[in-house]
Amino acid sequence: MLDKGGGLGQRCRPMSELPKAYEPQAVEAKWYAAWVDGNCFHADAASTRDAYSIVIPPPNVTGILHLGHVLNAALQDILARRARQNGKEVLWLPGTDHAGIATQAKVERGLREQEGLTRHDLGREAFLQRVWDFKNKHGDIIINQLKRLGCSCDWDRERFTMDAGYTRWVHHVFVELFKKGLIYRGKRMVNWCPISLTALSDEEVIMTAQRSKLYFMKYECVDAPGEFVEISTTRPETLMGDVAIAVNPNDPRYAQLIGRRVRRPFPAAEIPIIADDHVDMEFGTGALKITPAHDKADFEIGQRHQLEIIDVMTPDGRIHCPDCPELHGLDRFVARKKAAVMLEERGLLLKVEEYENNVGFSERGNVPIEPRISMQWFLKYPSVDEAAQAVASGKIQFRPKRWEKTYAHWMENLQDWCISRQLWWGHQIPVWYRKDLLDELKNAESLDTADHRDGRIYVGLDAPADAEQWVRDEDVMDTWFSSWLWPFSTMADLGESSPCLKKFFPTTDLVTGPDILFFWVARMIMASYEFMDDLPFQNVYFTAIIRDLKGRKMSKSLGNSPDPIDLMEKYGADGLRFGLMRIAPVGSDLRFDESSVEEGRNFANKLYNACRLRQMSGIGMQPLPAFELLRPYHIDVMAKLDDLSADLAASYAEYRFGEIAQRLYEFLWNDFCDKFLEAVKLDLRDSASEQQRSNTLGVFDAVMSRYLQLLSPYMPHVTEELSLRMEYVPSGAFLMQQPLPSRNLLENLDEVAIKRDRAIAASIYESAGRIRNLKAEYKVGSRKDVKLVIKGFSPWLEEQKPVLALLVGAAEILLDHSYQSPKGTPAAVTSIGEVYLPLDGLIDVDAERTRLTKEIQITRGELAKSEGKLGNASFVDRAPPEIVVQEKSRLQEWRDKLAQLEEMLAALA
RNA sequence: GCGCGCUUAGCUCAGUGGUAGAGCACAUCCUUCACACGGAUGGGGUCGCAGGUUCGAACCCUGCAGCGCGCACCA
Repeated sequence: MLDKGGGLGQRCRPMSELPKAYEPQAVEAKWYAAWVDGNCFHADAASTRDAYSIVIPPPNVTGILHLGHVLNAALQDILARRARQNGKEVLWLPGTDHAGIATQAKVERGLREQEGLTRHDLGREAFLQRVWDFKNKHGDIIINQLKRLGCSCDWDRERFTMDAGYTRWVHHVFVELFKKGLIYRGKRMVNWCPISLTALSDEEVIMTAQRSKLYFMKYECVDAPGEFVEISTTRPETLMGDVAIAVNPNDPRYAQLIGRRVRRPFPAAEIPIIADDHVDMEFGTGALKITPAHDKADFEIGQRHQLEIIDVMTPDGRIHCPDCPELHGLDRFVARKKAAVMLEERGLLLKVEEYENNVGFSERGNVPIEPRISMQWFLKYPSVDEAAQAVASGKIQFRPKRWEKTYAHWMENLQDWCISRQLWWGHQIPVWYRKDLLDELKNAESLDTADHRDGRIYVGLDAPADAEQWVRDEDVMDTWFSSWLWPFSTMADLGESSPCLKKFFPTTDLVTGPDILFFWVARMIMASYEFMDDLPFQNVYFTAIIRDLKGRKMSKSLGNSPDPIDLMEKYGADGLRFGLMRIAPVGSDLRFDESSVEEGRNFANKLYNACRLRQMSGIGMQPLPAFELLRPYHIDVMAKLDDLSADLAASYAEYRFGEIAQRLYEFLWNDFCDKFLEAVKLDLRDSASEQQRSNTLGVFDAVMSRYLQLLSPYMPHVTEELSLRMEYVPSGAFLMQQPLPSRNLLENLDEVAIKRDRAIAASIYESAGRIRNLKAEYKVGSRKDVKLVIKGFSPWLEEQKPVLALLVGAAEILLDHSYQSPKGTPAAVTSIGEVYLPLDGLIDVDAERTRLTKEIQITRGELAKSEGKLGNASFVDRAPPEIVVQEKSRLQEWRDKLAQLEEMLAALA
């Protein structure tokens, strides 16, 4: 199955031919193809294994991969791969979203720029064909990028939110909710995007703090010329739509004004002064102009007082007011300034203040949305109580947990969802109007199930039989109205009893960004309860939001968003994955820096080179030697590997991905390479005995083969490659398919011996550090020809002498309990005894005295701290016994060390 | 305005009551037959501030400050 005859996977390749640095690109491409060929990612709905499933948050079909996707996808891939290792039948279901506004806008822009045409020039059908062409041309890009990253999705089950089958589901859901009376049409104040020319949901409006101006102006009283009412507004350009002035009924300043009339300056009109509780007496002048057509609050006040609605704006945000020719046709922001000038000319403008307020922006075009009255379809959310309860009760777990509160708050304050969009790309609303009633229906105040029953409109999955008598609603649905069905509509066609759905729904985990908690997560929960009568997923893991080093969001316009493909070219997919995981916190923001990816690449290289060292001694898995033959370094590294396995299992259970990466990193770099490999290097030299060599190789293989498996979910390519080269997996098998071993390496072995050997190894490693430190202080850190003398040592040290010599770089180590050091000999107190570094010609008694004195001071300080603690009766009486015992042994250590140091100092005198 | 979160080494961040940690960056040394995408050593922190609880607080509680993010119809 795999190319073992050539390329990088070749076995028994001479060391000299292996590149010194790991080159991920070819390896990664090769393995991805091999996994796909080997059908490794396919989920078998008929399997008897326990199911593990996860649906991808579908990226925009014409989008390109950004770091947010990488983080999200890598997390899912890690979960999926780990689940496979745990023996689960894994479905990771991939797909893409049609992304109504975004995709249509892209195609429209292309049309405008290249052909100078609008979508209306083409007509609906021809335009949609263009969008489909565009989708077919670009839809694979992001999918291929996910493959480049190593995502183990079941590509046989890839879905698109506008698949025929998927569309059927969306229409079905619309029809059902309509029949239940939850969907209705009405004329409401909606968020209108003057660029996209469509309504938006409340969630699509981004509130942004704006520096704007507050205009103070005055209206003259009709019955008392020369008497004015002062008001303040941020939007003088909507003045032509004013139909009233409102004051608070409890405001004594204005009590005598209520019911009187004032003059609107242009176009001239008399408008009433009304009283409404909504008006804040503290704000501005305490009087508010009411423009029901252009402000949500004003609209509501207008409704309460049956005020006229005067719309003075076009859909694209220009003033429409023929009675006011100076402003008619102007853009709303141009008109704002002009209106202020006109007020000033009439002596009605009092002052203009700088003012900061929040303005709703459209995601598209980055322009302020316009509150606008329009005819739209709305949904009253279904299964709200069940959905809220599912999270509150813990049936669905959010991680981090704090998002549960945000969710609960949103669920308690649901507003009807505006689901219609004035676009062409999307799922067209399955509502037909009777042709002969068209005008009447178009302007009907509301439409609902009653109109369907009466036969005035038709709502159904398919067009009515006498289609020519009907006209279909031209609007499409909000993209999220299809996305919210994703966890189940991807698994089964409508009405189908699908084995896939049966096996894999509800899904296990969902990995997504907290920014779409309302858009997507909450709505999926409601849709699943409504249409599947079950929860959609058991756990939701909210990823961090990726920012740059300055804390800014990644964005194209800022140019601070690195292209993940470039990063993969430079550092490899494994490097990118690992680097990102290592800095991924459990939920807050993640500040991205390319250096972390570089670290990931370096880590892969470290691993590769550790294996290269092993390959110098040939390949082929060596058996683990008998326990009695193992040396402390062997036992130590095996015990640490066992600890690692346990720690990772615990961290996976809590979805602590950064911690897992950190542990994997520490083990390989610190424990395995810096300590173990350095300690056993002698066994791999030509001078070593065959027994020594095979023992150490056996331990290397036992530990490394398991380690590669543990690392595999994070760095699937390099681990697969190395497992093949080292022959750690049976021929033709894949590492990614091997179940995790059920037994630890040191399970059921002599615990006392293990403990003793680990202590010896720890002691050697710790002492080696102290000795290297001593050498560095005396500027012989790099010399290998130094001699050491150790006194006060344990009996086992004799056997470990060669290892210690290698670790510290010493030519000779003399063990001598009765050693009398020449005056000024550098020395250190270590856990293996007093270590002397006789340096002919370098001995400086004064320097050594100074150094020792300093160390004695430090030790005395620590000793005093410890004594102080133990001298405190309340500590001894009230602290837990084990803490007291620990403190006592610490005290003894300081005392011993101090005694030794003082002895050394005395010897100098 | 309400809610949530953050504040620990120059930077990015771990650290759920018991001697303050990692990576990067920095300094010195080392191109020794796995790795310079490397090795060794080192400097660097009154853990935002002020109180409290405790034998003991980076950690728990209260208040304050700064930053960030949600939610909200102050024009």
